Amino acid sequence: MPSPETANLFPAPGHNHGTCLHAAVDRAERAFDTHGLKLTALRRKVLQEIAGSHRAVGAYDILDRLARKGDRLAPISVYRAIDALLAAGVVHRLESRNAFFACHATHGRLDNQVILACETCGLVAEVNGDDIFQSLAKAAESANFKPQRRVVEMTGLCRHCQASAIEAKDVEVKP
Amino acid sequence: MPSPETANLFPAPGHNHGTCLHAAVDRAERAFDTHGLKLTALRRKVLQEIAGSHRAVGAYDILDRLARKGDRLAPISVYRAIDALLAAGVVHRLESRNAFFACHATHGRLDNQVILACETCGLVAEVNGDDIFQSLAKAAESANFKPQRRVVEMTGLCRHCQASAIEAKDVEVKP
DNA sequence: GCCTGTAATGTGATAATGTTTCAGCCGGGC
DNA sequence: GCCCGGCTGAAACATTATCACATTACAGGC
Repeated sequence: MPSPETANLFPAPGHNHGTCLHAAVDRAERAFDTHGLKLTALRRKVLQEIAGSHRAVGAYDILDRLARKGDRLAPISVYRAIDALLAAGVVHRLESRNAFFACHATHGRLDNQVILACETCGLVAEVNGDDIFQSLAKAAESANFKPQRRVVEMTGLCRHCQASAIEAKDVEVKP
Repeated sequence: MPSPETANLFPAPGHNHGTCLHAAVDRAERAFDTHGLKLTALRRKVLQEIAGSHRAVGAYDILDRLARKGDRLAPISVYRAIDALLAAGVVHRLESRNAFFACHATHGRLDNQVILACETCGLVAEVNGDDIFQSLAKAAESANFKPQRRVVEMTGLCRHCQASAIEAKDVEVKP
């Protein structure tokens, strides 16, 4: 049984996402404020595309989706909006996929979070990794290294896709 | 004073790299053998470009360097060679930079190594992070996540560049 | 209201990175 | 010989990211 902390990780496919999206935009309002940044219309639109799911989306996905809604932007505009969202801490970058995902938690910083990304369904989750980041700090110190950015990511299978994979395998072995 | 383990991290600019390079190719011979792969001429050339420094180099850097030596390859050829080198564990991928670096240690696997990359000089080093990877395993388990690939990287300043940065700052404050 | 400075956005081009596809080569086993 | 499988070549394509410069939006002082 999942603990309360992990209960919301990898939400089931059918979950009502409207709440998450609204909450994400809400948090963004405050985050931009406290960072002395402005959540402009463009940035808000880009955020909504990213926060529209618990998946990591590429910059050109965002571009396409907005284009379909009538907003034909240049790549650079999307990248600039993403930069602002990253700076405010409301979205994070998934380095192993060159993609971006909304931070559906409240931390807003990436120096104590481990990222889990499902290779099958694309869902992304964050879990606290204070101990890991402490170890990283120690490792850096002993190498006389001054860390600036930390990347801690795992890709693999979320609980839903593990189940599906087993089913699929069952099917596979019966030709 | 650096411990014996960290003594060779971030080698000084002038260090004699011939030894490292030779050792890397040597290890590759064996690694390819034990993995049932062949260290072909092409793969060897690509390895030599990557292992030619302690820096992470991009695929297109390799392409350019080989072109300057008369070897005009298609991108795909380089990527295929890199794939083989990755599979043999003699080079690793730096996700946060989309670049590749030679493994100058003997482990040949990336599931217990933390990567440190200097943002100024580009040097890359690996340190053991058994405790971190154990924590990751626990975190995955509690999220019911089945990990496949792990990425643990830090970017920042190596000891040489920290020193240079301080010097540069000293100069800066005296206009 | 108007000027002005800064941040944000638009435009067009281009760079950097990675993949697909299809074909040819080459060495080892039969 | 001849087939098979791994390796390589070549061109096009797909994706991701940035540069240089022009323009617009907006807040604050006057």
